[in-house]
Amino acid sequence: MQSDNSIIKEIFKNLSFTDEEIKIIESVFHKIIVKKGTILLNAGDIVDTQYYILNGCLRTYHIDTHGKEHTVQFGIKDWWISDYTAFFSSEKSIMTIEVIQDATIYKITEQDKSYLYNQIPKIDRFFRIKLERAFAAFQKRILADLSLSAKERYLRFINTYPNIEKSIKNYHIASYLGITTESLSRIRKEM
Amino acid sequence: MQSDNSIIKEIFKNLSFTDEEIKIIESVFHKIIVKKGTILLNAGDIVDTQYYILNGCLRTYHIDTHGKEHTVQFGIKDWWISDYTAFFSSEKSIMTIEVIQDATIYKITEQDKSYLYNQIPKIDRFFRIKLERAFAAFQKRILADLSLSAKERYLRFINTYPNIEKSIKNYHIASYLGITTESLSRIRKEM
DNA sequence: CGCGACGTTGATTTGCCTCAACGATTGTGG
DNA sequence: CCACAATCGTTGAGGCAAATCAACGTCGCG
Repeated sequence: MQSDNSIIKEIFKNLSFTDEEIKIIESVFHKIIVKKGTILLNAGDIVDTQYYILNGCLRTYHIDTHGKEHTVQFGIKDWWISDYTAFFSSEKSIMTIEVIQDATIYKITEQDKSYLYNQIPKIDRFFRIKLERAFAAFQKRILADLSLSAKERYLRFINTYPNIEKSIKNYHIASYLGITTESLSRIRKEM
Repeated sequence: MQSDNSIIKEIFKNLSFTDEEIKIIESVFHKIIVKKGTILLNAGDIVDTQYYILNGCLRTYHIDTHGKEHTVQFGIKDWWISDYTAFFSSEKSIMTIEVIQDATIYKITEQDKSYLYNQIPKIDRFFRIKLERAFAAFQKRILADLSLSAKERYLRFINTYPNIEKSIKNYHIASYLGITTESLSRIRKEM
């Protein structure tokens, strides 16, 4: 257990806490290092954990009725990842969360998160603001999916995730863009 | 100005407030009735207001570089509507918010909302939870756009918005589904 | 080195779009 | 309240972007 306040510096930048609050925070977040290929959440599992990404890369994907993978989200530095869809319908996940580049993450259970909200009300605000940003990002994504061609979506992707583009698999990008690997290959060729 | 606490009962169900807090809330929300066809926010405008829908129906759409409309969201009873994308990039809206069925709404400016957050911290939690739901809805929408055919997306739409389907225009639905009115017409025919 | 995973290329198919024309419905002024 | 126009929805013919299916390079790792 780290007692160097690193979690405070890493996750809750710009916020200040009492010693008592820091103790609470350190007791509910757990820092773990995960290897490429690790599955943090499997479709069908109970969703009871959220993840904060310090470094590395995760992806959240869904397998549809035809067996095809669809990447809903890449998780990079400073993003929170979970399957929110599960919270308000069933409790079972329809998503899989996979580590695609070795990562350092903080995990917290839903139960501990509720506890945290109740003990330190300012955490509500912190997550409200995080959610506003994530919401905006998704609103943009929907717009892009509706209005752009495959090639335009790829260009937008490169812009949105400039650093991960080289280090992740072709078919991860394709499944994020909603196209096949073959199509992505052809798009790249003509550039 | 209503002094019957109706806003508390309507928006902030399940929460309790002091008389002082109620006064603050009533001072920042404004209830208005808007007619079908009204534009609440125009693309290019400064985004400084959010809307809560008591009844009626709004839609948020974007016009792309080819002049085509894309409906990002329908706003129905108990939803909050705004252009979040604008908050974190430019302050100018890229969306238009249009009333498509006579509606009763509450409006609040961003400035007043900040004031409200500071005066009544539990409001942070209220909106955090609202955002979690909205986020989950968008996560599902992205999945649907990625994995379903036009016909399947239409069926999902009917399920998601069972009541508004009859009262809104064909081309609104088509622009939400990401297809043309002609395609939607053909999909309906074969059902 | 050799095998499996990943990426590319080609031929063909298909779902949806485009363009065009024609019904149906709605709203409005006389 | 009807007539007519404008808006909205439907239908058909043809085209295109991306999918599918199949085969073949290429890269990285045990």
